[in-house]
Amino acid sequence: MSAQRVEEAIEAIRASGSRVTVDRRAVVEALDRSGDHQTAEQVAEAVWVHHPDVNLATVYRTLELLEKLEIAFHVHLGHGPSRWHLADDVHHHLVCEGCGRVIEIPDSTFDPLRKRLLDDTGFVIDPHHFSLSGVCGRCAAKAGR
Amino acid sequence: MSAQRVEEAIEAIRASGSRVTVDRRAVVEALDRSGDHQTAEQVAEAVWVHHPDVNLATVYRTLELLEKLEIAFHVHLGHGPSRWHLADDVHHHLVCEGCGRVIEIPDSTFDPLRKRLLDDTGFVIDPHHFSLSGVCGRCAAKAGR
DNA sequence: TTCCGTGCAAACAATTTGCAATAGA
DNA sequence: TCTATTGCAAATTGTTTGCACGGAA
Repeated sequence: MSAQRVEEAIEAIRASGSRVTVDRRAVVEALDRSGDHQTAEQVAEAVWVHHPDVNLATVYRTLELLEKLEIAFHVHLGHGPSRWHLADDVHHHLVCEGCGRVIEIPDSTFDPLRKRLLDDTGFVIDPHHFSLSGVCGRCAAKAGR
Repeated sequence: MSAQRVEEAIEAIRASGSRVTVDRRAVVEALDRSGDHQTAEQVAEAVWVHHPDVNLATVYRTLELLEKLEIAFHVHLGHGPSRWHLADDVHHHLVCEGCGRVIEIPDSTFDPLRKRLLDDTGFVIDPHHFSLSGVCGRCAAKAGR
């Protein structure tokens, strides 16, 4: 979708002193194309659409590099494998333990909690890495009856 | 520490129609003894102190049973394996991505966020299953310099 | 006696790693 | 050229499962 953020990522790789390879570009493009919440396996599948010869281990290694460069991050949504996204898709996740639905919420929702925890404990939360679990309205209603 | 909560757990197993076995009692006692944040492997080690013949698979199966009966739960703290605790040790976790330190916070800290999310989205959060990650005061100070 | 629970070993899923071949800068 | 990157296959880690035996109810 955004050629620009792909180019920015590529530039960041180059700037870090790492090499810009066909495989790395393919992973960045796949992340850009396939949107949020993708597992490493799904990222690989998106890569394989255009570059069928990229090895799965290379996808893992590239994701690791991108995370070190703060270009991409992973989140834990419920059980199962990590989910990956580019850095500018910043939002948070509520995962329903009933139906598995994922609700996205804006970062600002965490501001009061963030302030409270900072004041109480000095801890600066970064809620990207983990999701919150619970029960969505629909499943709560179902359970309530 | 608490013989009482062990007995309550045993009673709940019996009440559910499951059998009360030596192995299951050993797992409950190990959880009770070894406190919070233990991996399945660590629970097994605690079991083996008094019952060296209990199989690791049995520990996993028992933890699964205890979770179904809401006697014990697992949380995801940072990367790595799940951590287990008995149900009445209810509190939440801040995991420092710098030093790995775990800070425990009371459930009530989440009340405003809980209300906000319930009002906005109908979602009832249960922050037990996942921790919050971030950077502790000490590491933040270190990074700030 | 009747199943449920267990040990054992193998299967599994997600991820990481060692090493030789290859390809960016 | 020279070293970082890759493919491949095997190792690792955490967890689950199938099956035959043994023990709780």
